[in-house]
Amino acid sequence: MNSPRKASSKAIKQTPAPATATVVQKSVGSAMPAVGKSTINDVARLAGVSKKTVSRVINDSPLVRPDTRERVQALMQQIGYAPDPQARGLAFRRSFLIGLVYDNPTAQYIVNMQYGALDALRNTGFELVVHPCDSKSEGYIQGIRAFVQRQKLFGVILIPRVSEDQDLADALRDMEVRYVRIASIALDEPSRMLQTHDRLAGVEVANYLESLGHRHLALITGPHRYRSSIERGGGFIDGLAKRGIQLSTDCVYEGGYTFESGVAGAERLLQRTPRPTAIFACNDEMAAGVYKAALRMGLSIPGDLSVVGYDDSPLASQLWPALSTIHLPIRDLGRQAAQILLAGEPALRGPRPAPSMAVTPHLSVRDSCQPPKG
Amino acid sequence: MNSPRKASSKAIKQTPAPATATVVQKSVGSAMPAVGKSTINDVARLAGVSKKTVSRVINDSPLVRPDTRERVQALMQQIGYAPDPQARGLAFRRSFLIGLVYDNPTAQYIVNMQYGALDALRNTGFELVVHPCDSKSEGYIQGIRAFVQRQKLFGVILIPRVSEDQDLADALRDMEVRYVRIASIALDEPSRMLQTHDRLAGVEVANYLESLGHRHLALITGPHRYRSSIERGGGFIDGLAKRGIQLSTDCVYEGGYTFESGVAGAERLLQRTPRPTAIFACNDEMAAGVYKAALRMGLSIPGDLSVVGYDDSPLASQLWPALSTIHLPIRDLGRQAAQILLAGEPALRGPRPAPSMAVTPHLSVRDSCQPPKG
DNA sequence: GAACCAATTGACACCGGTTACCATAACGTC
DNA sequence: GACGTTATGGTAACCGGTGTCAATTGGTTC
Repeated sequence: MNSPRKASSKAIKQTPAPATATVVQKSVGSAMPAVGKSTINDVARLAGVSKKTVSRVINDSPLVRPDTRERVQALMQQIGYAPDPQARGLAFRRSFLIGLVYDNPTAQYIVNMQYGALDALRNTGFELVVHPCDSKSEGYIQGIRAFVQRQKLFGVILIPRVSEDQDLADALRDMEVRYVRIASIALDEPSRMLQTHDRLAGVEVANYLESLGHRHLALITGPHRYRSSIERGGGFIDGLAKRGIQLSTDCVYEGGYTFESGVAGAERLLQRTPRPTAIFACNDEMAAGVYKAALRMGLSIPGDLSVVGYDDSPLASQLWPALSTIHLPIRDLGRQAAQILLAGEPALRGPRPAPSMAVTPHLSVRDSCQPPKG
Repeated sequence: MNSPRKASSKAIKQTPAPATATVVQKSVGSAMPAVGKSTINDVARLAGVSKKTVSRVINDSPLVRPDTRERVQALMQQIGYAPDPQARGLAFRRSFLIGLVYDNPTAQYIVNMQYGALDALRNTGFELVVHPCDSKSEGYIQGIRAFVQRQKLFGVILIPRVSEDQDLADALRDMEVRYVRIASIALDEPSRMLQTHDRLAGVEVANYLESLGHRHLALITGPHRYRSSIERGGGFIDGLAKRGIQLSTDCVYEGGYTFESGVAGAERLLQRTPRPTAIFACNDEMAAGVYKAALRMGLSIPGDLSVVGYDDSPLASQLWPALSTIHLPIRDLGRQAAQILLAGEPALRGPRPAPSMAVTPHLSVRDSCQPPKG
């Protein structure tokens, strides 16, 4: 009884529209709705309501009668209307763009992060804008600032290593833009952090190798200025210590997260007496370097030397023997980061995602480890 | 004599502004100009000209007297004004976003393409929005269409394999959005294409291996539905033929661009008599598979078997021995793609890039090949 | 010195949404 | 039936730019 009354009376009030509006004609004869051509005015006219009401429907305002809402929604669906993000953004004084800011982790890492973030952004009307930067260059923060302010970004995802820069985080907070930092430890309020728990992974590697029977171990870390390196290596050392094995400092080599530094580190470490029977390299690239050094020295893997890496890069399963390594569900991480940013956003176009669960790394066991000989 | 006259008379005409505008105050006492807060109205008021004139300056219109232009530009610089891309986009009925559409090449490829495109976009006011898609899913084109139309994209970069889809290209052309397709051969008008010349690279591999003395060769291709695979493999076969070597069909294995298919292919091919002394795998992953199969069979590389890959992925230099492979300057490719899209855009903020040069693949010789024994 | 022309410049409406504020209708209560 | 609430919709102004077109300006011509 309600809807027809309203609808008809209003329709008469409206400016007399031709029987078929331009927009509708476009979709005639096509299975696909004509997308991107109609405006909120068309919707209002065709639905026999005001712009304002359509706007309320778009933004999920409670001040719309359910049947009105449904009618408008159905119409929007039918003519393939989607609000213009630019116009909306202009009025809202912000955009529907999320920035992904990073400086230099591996390609695999970046791409998976992107996939994950996009998983969460799909059908929300938000888009992902990539923004690599060089955190070593003077004034890079100013560049990010300009980016954020010009685009009026809705939010920013920071991934290592820039995520560790407190100055950058402070700058973002000053600008009152939401951000999420992905890092190995808590550097910020929980609502702005996503932890990768690298320390736990380091401990897991220690436990695994110790339980295989290894007693002479060695460690190749990343650069000490990387938080991740400290956590991974630190966890490994702590884990061994908990099991009664003290790793002496000359069993630790500071690498650079590069293949070459892995080679160099292994060459040094494998000359020690007694020779280590297992090496934990803090990323896969360095582990590949260990392979190279070991093979050149005539050592077989895992016969003479067990190796564990970190990252589970494609490389890990393509080495021979396949490398046991720490796997981190990066895509999940990206998804969660985006979800955190979107949390509390009222009118998402898709279904609201379930609250996220913690993401933790775990050891992916392959063929590069076995109990030591003898 | 001119400028002051104009300035003063106009200034009087304008709405009486307070001596210091809000915007200017913001930048006082800070080395950095306050960015993102001022509007075209502020600039107009402070410069004593109309909005429209400022707009003309922004857009490099020739209808502005040089001294007026300079005065306005200086002011914009001083107060750190940058036009709002959303407002501009709304008025222009298009955005300043470039879409990067891809479906599934390797992470390295995607990331380098992004870096390249961003190189060209830096300081132009344009941003890069990533949009992976699944070209195997029904109606994926509709998804890209919605993306393009909703965001009113300025242009789109298509990279393999979606770049090979003519239906998608047609759809984009229908929507009148600029695009550039990156593919191994010319699939479109030159102004919309960027070729990777995979065939030439295949020929180069053939020449190289033949010149080392190999006569018993084998080929592991990618899936035949990939244009790149056809070109790489075809070039190899043609190149050998030109040098008098006919590659019989059972020396060709159709792989899937995956590590496992490389293993399987090598296992098959290495059982032939006479055993091939060299294998060209159409990407590095498969080449890594060849390594695994060969090593398992007790063959040494390059002593018993020479291997060439394609892509120059990080993997290539991290295998042992390091893999000789085809290197393609993907970052350059990305840069050029973006430059092509931006070509003819009147008011870029940065300097106009030099016209681009052709990008060609070349063989990067490492340690995985040597003349055959005996 | 008036007329005229080209070069500049500005007033105003508009892009497609939003908010602020007000008017109206529907509903239940007394 | 008057009245206060609550729900709903309408109007106008605005977000920060652009297009259109008329008005102003300066220099030139006669």
